[in-house]
Amino acid sequence: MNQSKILNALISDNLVSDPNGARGRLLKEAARLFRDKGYERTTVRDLAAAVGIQSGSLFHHFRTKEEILKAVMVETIRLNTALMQAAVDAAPTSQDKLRALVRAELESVNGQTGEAMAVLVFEWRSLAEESQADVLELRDIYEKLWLDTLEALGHEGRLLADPFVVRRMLTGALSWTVTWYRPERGGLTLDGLTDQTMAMMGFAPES
Amino acid sequence: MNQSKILNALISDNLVSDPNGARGRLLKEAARLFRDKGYERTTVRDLAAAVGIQSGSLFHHFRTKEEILKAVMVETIRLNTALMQAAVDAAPTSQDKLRALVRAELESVNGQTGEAMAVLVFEWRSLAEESQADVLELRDIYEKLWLDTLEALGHEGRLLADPFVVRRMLTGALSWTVTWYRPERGGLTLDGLTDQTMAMMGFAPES
DNA sequence: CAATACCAAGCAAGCGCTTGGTTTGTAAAC
DNA sequence: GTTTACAAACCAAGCGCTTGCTTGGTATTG
Repeated sequence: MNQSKILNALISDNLVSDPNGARGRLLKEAARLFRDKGYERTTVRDLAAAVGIQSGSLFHHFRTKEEILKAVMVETIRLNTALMQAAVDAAPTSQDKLRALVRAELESVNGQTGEAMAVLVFEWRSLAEESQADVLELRDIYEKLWLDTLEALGHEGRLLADPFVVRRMLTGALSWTVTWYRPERGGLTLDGLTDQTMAMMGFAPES
Repeated sequence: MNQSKILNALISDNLVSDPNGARGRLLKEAARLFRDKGYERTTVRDLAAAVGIQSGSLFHHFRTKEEILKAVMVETIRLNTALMQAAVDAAPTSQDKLRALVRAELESVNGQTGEAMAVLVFEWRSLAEESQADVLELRDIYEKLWLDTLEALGHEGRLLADPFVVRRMLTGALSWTVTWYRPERGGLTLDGLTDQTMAMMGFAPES
């Protein structure tokens, strides 16, 4: 199951908006604006202008500005959870699963959903507390994939530190790549960066 | 040279505000508020109320709200650069220096200057571009300490990945601890967390 | 002919910051 | 050792602007 198949499946289940539809286009622009200027500095007028409508018209699609932020986060997690699940399922060994997870997270942070992932990290506090709880629940599924894989490696004696700590460290390290990794100008590809990440934890390039 | 000696030296050189003075107290409260609610959501009325004055009175100490944010960042970097320098100087081997840097950064992120460090990470975009350049310049000194140490380890063949990449990964991983590390309720001490970080990179607990 | 998507206009509230004047701390002048 | 001088610190009030969101009405679509 490739990436666009997964995306299409989520779209037909109404779990993620079609990026070609009005709602999907707005969410994409919103993610970009929220990442570039921050949620608070982005006005509803900015959002409306980005998709070529009047600011008041936004409120036919979303009840509040915060609902837009929440939608960006929720749909991003849904998509990435599905992608990660597929990546894990396709990998045979624990080490391969870990590599697949690292690679998938780097891709989600630096690829198509990069803007939205950055929003997830940096605009967390702008989300109302009730919404935070909803999003956290979704995030748990996602995190379980990581912990299961890391614990398996731990039992095999292949992990150099505590699985829980390793996951937290990786979350920070991989998210932070969004602030410095520029594939277009450095020689480092996403695969190269994945290799570096694995090597740093003592995993040789080949399984 | 211990920590409070370093702090006092910086205060007499007017590089850092005395935390007992009016300016220092405001900066401390500002860091806390900026971390808890974000820069944009923190109003000048909030800031003033936190130190018990009227909002207008703030502008006798700072020309703009943004100047407060910048001051929080600048003073924090100055203090932490000095602390890191001392930590590196006191360590004999490259591995000890790395451990000292990890330990110092964890302390700056989770200790006294924790609020301000979180602001440095999460409120970066709220700083005007000219101010960003000034702060970046200060940050370079700080970063050079890390890169020198990591490159030395690289030449010794003790580092499992590229020094530059390792530093970026560590920046993310260590900063991120602020979102989850709670020494009061977990059994993990700062030293324990430092050990875990080093172990994860293949460095055994004792030199 | 209904439902959906949108526009034009604007409201109420909150924002950063200014203004003009008062209090407080300090130190020289008598 | 009281008086005078003056700057720094602060208050009370509010200005001008931007903000998220509402309202009432008009196209557009199936």
